[in-house]
Amino acid sequence: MSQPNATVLPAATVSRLPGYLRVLHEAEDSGVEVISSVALATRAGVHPALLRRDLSQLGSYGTRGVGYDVDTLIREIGRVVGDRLTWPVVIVGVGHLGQALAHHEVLRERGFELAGLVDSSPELIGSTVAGVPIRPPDELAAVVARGRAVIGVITTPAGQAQGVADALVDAGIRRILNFAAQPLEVPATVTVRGVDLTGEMQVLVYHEIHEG
Amino acid sequence: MSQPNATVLPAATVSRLPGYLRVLHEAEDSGVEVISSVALATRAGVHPALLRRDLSQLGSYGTRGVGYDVDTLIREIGRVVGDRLTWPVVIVGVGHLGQALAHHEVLRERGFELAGLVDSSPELIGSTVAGVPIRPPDELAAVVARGRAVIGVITTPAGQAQGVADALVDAGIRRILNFAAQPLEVPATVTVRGVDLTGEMQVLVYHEIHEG
DNA sequence: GCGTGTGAACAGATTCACAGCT
DNA sequence: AGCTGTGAATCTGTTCACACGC
Repeated sequence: MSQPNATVLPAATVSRLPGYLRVLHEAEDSGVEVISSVALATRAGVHPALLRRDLSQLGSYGTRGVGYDVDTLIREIGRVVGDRLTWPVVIVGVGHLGQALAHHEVLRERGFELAGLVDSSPELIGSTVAGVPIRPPDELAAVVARGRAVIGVITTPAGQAQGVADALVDAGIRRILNFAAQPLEVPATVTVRGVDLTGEMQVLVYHEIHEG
Repeated sequence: MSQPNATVLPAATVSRLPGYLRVLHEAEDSGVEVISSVALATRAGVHPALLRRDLSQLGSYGTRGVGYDVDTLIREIGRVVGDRLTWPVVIVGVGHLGQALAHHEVLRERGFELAGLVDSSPELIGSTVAGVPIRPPDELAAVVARGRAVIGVITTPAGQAQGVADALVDAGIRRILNFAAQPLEVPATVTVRGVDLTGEMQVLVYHEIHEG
């Protein structure tokens, strides 16, 4: 009995779905039609029981004694994370990291489209990166509107991050990926995912110090 | 009673320590000498009770009725995550993302030093990025040894990630930051942190689809 | 027989609420 | 009076182990 999604999915489950989808796309490309929880979980780096529980949250798409139909699962997980649709993205802060993301091929392959670039530095404004012109901060709302952007990426120095977040929210953006270490304050309707590169490195250092 | 660290810290605590340290450095710079759990927690984006529990794991460095001494806390957290020491890093995969990390000023400021660059593309080998020459994959072990690298960063396409991880481990690296979506198989003595940019974006899309 | 789906047990992380120190 | 440190309660997430359907 499939239960489309009356319920909200647990955050931990949501964070693993992209990984499952990636493995499924690989399987599809190699012509695999059915995959077991053990095979899929192993390749996605999770415990098989956890995978089964995650998938059962989406509905009952497996066949007992057989496994999961790869196409069905791609369709159902894809529906949940918006695969096969196009998601316009604005990047604010066109330093090295912002430029790298602007060029990042993998994002394009998964449906993310560079809808606009914003930076405050006069040397950058007017030039283009990945074929997209860099606009000044006071045009942020216009850039978001013109590109119909749905996701904002913050790759500015930490000190500017909160101001940029405020401006993005004012411009109607409700999903933000933040690369500044600064935690952002936003209204409850806005989702922020933070990636703290320095923090990740320091966690590695913790392990280096405390393990052989 | 301080209990240096007989026990291993919970993973969740470790992942928050860099954030606390950042706020503390800011406070230090503005001349603040004592800070309460509420002030520190708010700025770090966590619940005050959680902050207090995290800090109490390191030992008892606060004063009841007063708060935490900023310098003491910087010293103690810094000891745990290796602040004020230099950590040489090798980056494998000098595409846009690898180059961005090579130039990333914030990492340098926190003690991470670019010890080597490796890439398989003949056009890149021999050229330099951020003042460091790019070497071919078969010189990886030599690059690690010469630079005394302790951390390996993988910014290659997904298909090469596992091979690079194997080579890094063979070269003696035991801490890896992996930007490829591919989950890595490594010996139990090796720590891997994964950053999946596409996955993060897809999680944002999930929210976009399922919330107003 | 095989592999999914899931109740129940377990583990980990967070928050509450207050005792205890300054 | 104020704020830390922490037992107890709660919430979230993971694994076990097996009933159930193919």
